[in-house]
Amino acid sequence: MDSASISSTPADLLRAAGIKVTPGRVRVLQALHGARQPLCHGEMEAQLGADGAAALDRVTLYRILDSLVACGLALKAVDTRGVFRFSAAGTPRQHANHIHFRCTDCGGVFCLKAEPPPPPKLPRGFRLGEVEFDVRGTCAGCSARERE
Amino acid sequence: MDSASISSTPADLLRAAGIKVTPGRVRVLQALHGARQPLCHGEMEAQLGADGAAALDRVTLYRILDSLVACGLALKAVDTRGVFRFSAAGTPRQHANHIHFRCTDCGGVFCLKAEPPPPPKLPRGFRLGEVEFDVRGTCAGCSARERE
DNA sequence: CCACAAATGCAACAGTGTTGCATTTGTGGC
DNA sequence: GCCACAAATGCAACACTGTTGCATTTGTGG
Repeated sequence: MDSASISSTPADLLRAAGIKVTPGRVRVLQALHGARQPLCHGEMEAQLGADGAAALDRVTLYRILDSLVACGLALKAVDTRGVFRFSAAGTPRQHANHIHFRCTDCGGVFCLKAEPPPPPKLPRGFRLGEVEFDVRGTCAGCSARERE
Repeated sequence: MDSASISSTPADLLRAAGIKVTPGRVRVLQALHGARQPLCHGEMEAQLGADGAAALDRVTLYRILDSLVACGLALKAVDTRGVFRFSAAGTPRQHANHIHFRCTDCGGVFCLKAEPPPPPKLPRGFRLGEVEFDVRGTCAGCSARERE
């Protein structure tokens, strides 16, 4: 084993997934792993622009995210405002089965510590993918701001 | 009681909600009540164009839907492709607390007959809005089509 | 029937996401 | 280390969904 045995740097993950290791992909993957909640394009562009290096092209960012989703390294979801949000999939099961709180005000997603209920029975022909117990409301920050 | 006691025609609902009764709103409300699942703008335009009368302006449709949501006669949600879908809210509680199945393939929404679990405890400051138990996967139609 | 506010239609715009194509860059083979 | 090729990138332009401004029409209460 070499020094990469500190298990899965972004570059390792990309190599393991069988796609080229490029600076853009490494940066995006780092950003996703560093984020505590799914990021949309805007947030990601801002974050990548702020880290010193030259900002990625908007289209390139879309394509990088698509390639990460295609090879299973990222997950794509939609927030309450209809905007795509991406999260790292490198830590399997972390988001697979648990409860999310979606703020209808700011669109943010928060993870709640609680066991999700078992999935219900489905009609014939329906195939189960993921189960998400979605709780909507106003998050602490927006609640406070509203109260002003 | 008068002849309107056949309970809530679209016009009655609009009057009761305190907004003007216009042909467009009546048609949209009828379409919403007739739909078996939430409709997006495209579907609604198609449906309204097909019913003989002149098609509504795209912007007018948006505004009508917004006004219906504002006065509580319709509900707005986002599908898996990030598109807004609207449903009639005239039958309260019908959608308030039950389980939805979202097809990740065609974006359709199906209602399952099952009791949703009780909402979990929220962190301090968070205010509960709605609870939705969201099950994702592939619907019967798309499953069959994939199997070809 | 009148007047006024609300609703509509049209045009133009904004944000998010996509496509085409020429150029650059990572990777495997020599 | 160098080359060639496919893959990735950057740029420009486009498509779709949703929004805003403003002049005109229409529903509603008097």
